[in-house]
Amino acid sequence: MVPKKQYILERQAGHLLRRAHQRHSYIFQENIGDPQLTPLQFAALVKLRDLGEVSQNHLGRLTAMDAATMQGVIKRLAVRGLIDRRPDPHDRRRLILSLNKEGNKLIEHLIQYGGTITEQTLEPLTSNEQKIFLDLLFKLAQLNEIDRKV
Amino acid sequence: MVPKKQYILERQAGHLLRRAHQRHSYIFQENIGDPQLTPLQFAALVKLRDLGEVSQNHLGRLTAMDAATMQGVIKRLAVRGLIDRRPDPHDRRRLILSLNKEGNKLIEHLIQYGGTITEQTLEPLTSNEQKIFLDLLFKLAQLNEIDRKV
DNA sequence: TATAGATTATTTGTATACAAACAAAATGGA
DNA sequence: TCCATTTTGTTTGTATACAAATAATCTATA
Repeated sequence: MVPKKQYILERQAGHLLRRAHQRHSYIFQENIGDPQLTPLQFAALVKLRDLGEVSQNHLGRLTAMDAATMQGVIKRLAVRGLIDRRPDPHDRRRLILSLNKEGNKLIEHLIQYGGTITEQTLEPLTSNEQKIFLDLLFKLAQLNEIDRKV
Repeated sequence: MVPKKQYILERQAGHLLRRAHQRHSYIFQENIGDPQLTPLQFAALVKLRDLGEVSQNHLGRLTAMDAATMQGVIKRLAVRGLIDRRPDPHDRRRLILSLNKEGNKLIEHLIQYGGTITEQTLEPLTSNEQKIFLDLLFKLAQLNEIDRKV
């Protein structure tokens, strides 16, 4: 008798990605040092620090958030007084985002913990395994194919 | 002058895990064949298929959902008429869950696509890389440490 | 240049995620 | 056996995720 081909949930890429991401979120929350700041808010601040000024949708593409999600994230950052929003004079549909003084101060202080968080996330792997894993994960996320249009 | 130590968002484990998971969710949705069924609902059905009867919280631990999330997932599966819920006579706090006829039929039909979804998710990697990646991801998700108490 | 089509931001609705608080019930130790 | 502690399931509130619809605006092209 032919045994039913088995499907083991714990060996599926999607399930493992979800659980690894859950674990990372926990580590982030424990180490970011600002209980109010979420991973997405942190990512948005980091990108604004890198780029200075960007439109809302553009920032969304750079951080992999769709427009609706971006809307909420940016609103909360603005309410917290970390970013400025001004209309683009050359394109009245656009909203130009930038860090204000508070936002800049906060991200300059917190960005050091970003490295710690990645280290702790990868801690179950050896140094060599970490390199391999990040390379493969990078391929799997297909960042090369997303955001070709910037 | 010492350059500021750089923090590249696209090389952080958390960001990449999130994006890889996003990509997987898209692949799941495109290939599961049932537009209404979500990855978590699928996972719950798979585990019920494996185990027969489980309490709600227990199933939550096995699928990595907290009690509040589980509550919503199970409610939607029950509303769709895929699972039965009955009180545990030995522990009146517990709700015993099981697939009903419909649920069993559905998961037996859809589980074949689970393998396809994992394959497509891992498709950017070579066969050898896929093995390595899954092993490392398994370590990183630390499934060994979660659910020690079943 | 007139307009069809695309882009930007917003809103609504559904589904995770998870903290926190709660009631009901079970458990374990004094 | 009594009761402090734990466990189970529910509810509320906040924050992603994303589809779908919409209004305002821009762009490309016939």
